[in-house]
Amino acid sequence: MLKKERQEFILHQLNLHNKVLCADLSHMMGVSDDTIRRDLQELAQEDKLIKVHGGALSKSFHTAFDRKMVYNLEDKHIIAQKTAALVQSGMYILTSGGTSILEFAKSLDPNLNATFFTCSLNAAIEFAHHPSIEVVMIGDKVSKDSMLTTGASAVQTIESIQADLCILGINSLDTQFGLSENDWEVVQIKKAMIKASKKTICIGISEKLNSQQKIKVANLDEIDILITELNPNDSKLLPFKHKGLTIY
Amino acid sequence: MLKKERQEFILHQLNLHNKVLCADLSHMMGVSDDTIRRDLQELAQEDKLIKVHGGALSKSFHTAFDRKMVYNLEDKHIIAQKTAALVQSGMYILTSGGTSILEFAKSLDPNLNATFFTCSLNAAIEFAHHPSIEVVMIGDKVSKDSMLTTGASAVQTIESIQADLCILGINSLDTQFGLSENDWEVVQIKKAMIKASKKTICIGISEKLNSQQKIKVANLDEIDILITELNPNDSKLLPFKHKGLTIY
DNA sequence: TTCGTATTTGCGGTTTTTTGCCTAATTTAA
DNA sequence: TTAAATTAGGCAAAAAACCGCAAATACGAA
Repeated sequence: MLKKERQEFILHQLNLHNKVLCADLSHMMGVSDDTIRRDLQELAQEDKLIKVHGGALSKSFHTAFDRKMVYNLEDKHIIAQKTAALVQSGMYILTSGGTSILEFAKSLDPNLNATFFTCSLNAAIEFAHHPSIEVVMIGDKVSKDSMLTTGASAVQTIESIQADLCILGINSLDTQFGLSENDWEVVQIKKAMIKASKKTICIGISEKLNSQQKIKVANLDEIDILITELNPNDSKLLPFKHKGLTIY
Repeated sequence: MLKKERQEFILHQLNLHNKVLCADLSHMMGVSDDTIRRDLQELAQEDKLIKVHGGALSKSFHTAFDRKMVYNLEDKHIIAQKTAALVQSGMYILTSGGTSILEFAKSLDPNLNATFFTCSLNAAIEFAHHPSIEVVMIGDKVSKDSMLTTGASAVQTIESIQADLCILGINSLDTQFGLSENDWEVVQIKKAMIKASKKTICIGISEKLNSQQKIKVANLDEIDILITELNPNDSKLLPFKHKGLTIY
């Protein structure tokens, strides 16, 4: 097998799997580790891949990830717009915290006339910047990790509300396990919010889909609408659509 | 799994959930805690994340809501220091909002162990940054001008507290008219706070002395301690000393 | 083809990197 | 305060990388 052939093969493998191991390649092609290492070194010099200890990584994979970080804001903006379109004047709305919710708060129509209830300090501040909506902060002990108020009093307050909408930021959403979180207190709050609302909307970037955390907040059938940055017909959303969720 | 892959994965998780735990990561990727810890350490050195005990935090999330405003910073710093010296562990403390209070929150001894109740969203966030104190947000409608929660429910909550201290930022303080404010709702809150506390401390820069606003919050005899940036013996403070206030 | 040269490859020995485990010290939570 | 969890630092084993060299191979020219 020629050197050129080998290198083509390596790049091909890299395209397929996004990563290759020295040991694997040498075994597959029946050459020594040193040869593979030298190949990888050359290809790295030609900027065709990223050499790492033990093998190499696809370049596109790495850069795509970096770009994604920048795009995340763009994604959240899309989500915020879609969500804002569902809110109508006169509504009473319960919301959690999180970056998606904050972005949503910034995207609301300045003429909107609604009442927002929230346990998130940051969200309350963001909503309060809006000229006409009314903001009610739900009080209780402040959880330092999440900057949310949590506790029995907060839950009780939420229970005394009859809201039209509940808008929750997704931490993890899974077709089987449903909506889940890692913080027990926060889970209690979110559960109460869902119960106190006629409709529940979950918003978040698609990467949070198909992941689980320790504690379940709600089954999928308790959630009415799912909003991500993806096109509603995207194949990744199909399993959720089949479970009865409305996708935007 | 390659080291680089692991680190990418960690950053990805961080991007998704804003926080990661060593234990979770090591479990997810099937490597030892030590390895994860070393990864986090490296990434922290590269400024990609914030390492904390037990895991790491997303950089963007944590730095997004940090500090910004500085007016009479020097003066407010002096006030904050004097005020912080009066707080002891175990105390229950009611506070209003305002820049002086925020500065005070930053000046608290990291080992202090007290419970703070507040109606101010910004103050609650600032207090929550402290490692050991407990923060209770008093909920109600958010007043947009002041970023305070106000209303009957908040007043009622305050009435159910027996606090050791009440620390109020001064808006206007006058030897004759006492402590005054312009916002009816805020006044109700502050009145309730004073009533619910054994001692009341007013803090603010001396410029706010000898001025009046529309609505009275409290007479001078309801206030125990006055803290400004001035030396306690400053002549400007004499009239207040004569009225029976303790000056710091 | 055959030869000479340049390149490529494999190998042994050494160095570096990575990882897991151990213990002691620190931090956290109750 | 105590008990549990987390971390730091040292150590050792395994894997990978590096280095130099000699053998093998490719390639062009005679």
